[in-house]
Amino acid sequence: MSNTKSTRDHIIEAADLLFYQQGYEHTSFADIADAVKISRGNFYYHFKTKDDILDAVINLRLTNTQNMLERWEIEGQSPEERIRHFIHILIKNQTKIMQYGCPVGTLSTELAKMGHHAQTDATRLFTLFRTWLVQQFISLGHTAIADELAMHLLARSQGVATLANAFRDENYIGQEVAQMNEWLKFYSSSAASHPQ
Amino acid sequence: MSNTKSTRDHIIEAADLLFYQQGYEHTSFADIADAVKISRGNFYYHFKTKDDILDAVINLRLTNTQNMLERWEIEGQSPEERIRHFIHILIKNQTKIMQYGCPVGTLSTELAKMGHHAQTDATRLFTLFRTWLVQQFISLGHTAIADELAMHLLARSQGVATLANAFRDENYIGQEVAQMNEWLKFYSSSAASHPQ
DNA sequence: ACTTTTCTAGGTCAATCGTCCTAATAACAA
DNA sequence: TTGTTATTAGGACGATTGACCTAGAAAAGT
Repeated sequence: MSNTKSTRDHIIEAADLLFYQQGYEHTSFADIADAVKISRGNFYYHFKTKDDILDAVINLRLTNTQNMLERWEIEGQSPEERIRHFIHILIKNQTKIMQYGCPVGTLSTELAKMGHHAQTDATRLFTLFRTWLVQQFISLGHTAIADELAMHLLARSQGVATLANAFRDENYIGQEVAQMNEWLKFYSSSAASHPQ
Repeated sequence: MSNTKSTRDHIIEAADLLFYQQGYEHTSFADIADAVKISRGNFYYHFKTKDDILDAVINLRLTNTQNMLERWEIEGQSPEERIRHFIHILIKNQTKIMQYGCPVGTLSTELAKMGHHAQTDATRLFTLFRTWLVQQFISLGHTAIADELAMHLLARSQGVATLANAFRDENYIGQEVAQMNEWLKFYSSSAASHPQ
């Protein structure tokens, strides 16, 4: 509760970054301890098991994502502009995405493949974006198909991230983002029941 | 070269399945040896390093994919029908995708995150689909944007697989496939230069 | 000052990892 | 047959893993 960042927070942040860059399983206690420059024993004082760190990292990401969505809610003048904020993460994080993929998707996929119980929690990150997008599409008047549109946009972002990571093409993300913006414009300037 | 399946082939097939279900790193020599019911020593006789098995698995997938694409080329009466074959892998492998995601995408992502040199080879699986799809779209008369369309379809499939794996929603894949078929129909029955 | 709690360092543990070796067996060639 | 190669089994290796323990330092409370 202190205002100065605690060792625990340092650990979570380092784990967050390493889990993203290297994957959860590929990251060891020693890796995180080295990054924070503390001993492994100290580490164990703060987190008894590796699952505990994972939970903490997921919770951190959930809060950060929640805050980001609230910021977009304030900054965006219209639903279209807010959704454009979402689309533009691909541009903003282009370099990282080409190196490591999407933080949400890659973690969810890895945990699912491991049969890890925390996969359910990781999916809540997707749900955060999903429900937020649904709200935006409802605001645009597409109440009946709001969830379909939200899932569609989520899927496209995921796919773009995966392919950008695989092919590492500098121009690809921009190209797809332009298409997504066109797609968004279509649903912003029209009534419901249009083809997707 | 013998017609009866060799131990080596059994190993590659078991590794192929386990890498898909559990991931490359999460799968150990012992796991594969248990699956084939041979000793680890025997295993090492056929593959000196874990990278060697990975290479063999990727090569197997490359050949299988190549064969599948050639089959589609013969079976499909029109380019549209051929592309529909591609889209319908999502339906055909629905159960597996919801459990383990897309074999191509998840392997590529994992290897990229590990910094594994075989990631380049894994991407060739994507390239196989990509160039095949490009050809189909060229046949449909969309020469100028054929690659964009191919990448777009690849990305959507990837995204759908990722979200289906995360949310495990029974109806979701079908819903997205229907939209993709609509999208395809649009590009099958029209000239070039249409919005995507 | 003294006690108690919080935090840190570093060593140890069993288990598992990829790798490697040797010996026994099977298949085959002469 | 006998000799040679191909294949298999199973153990052993050093390294690394997640987990655990203990002792001492630092901080906080009295």
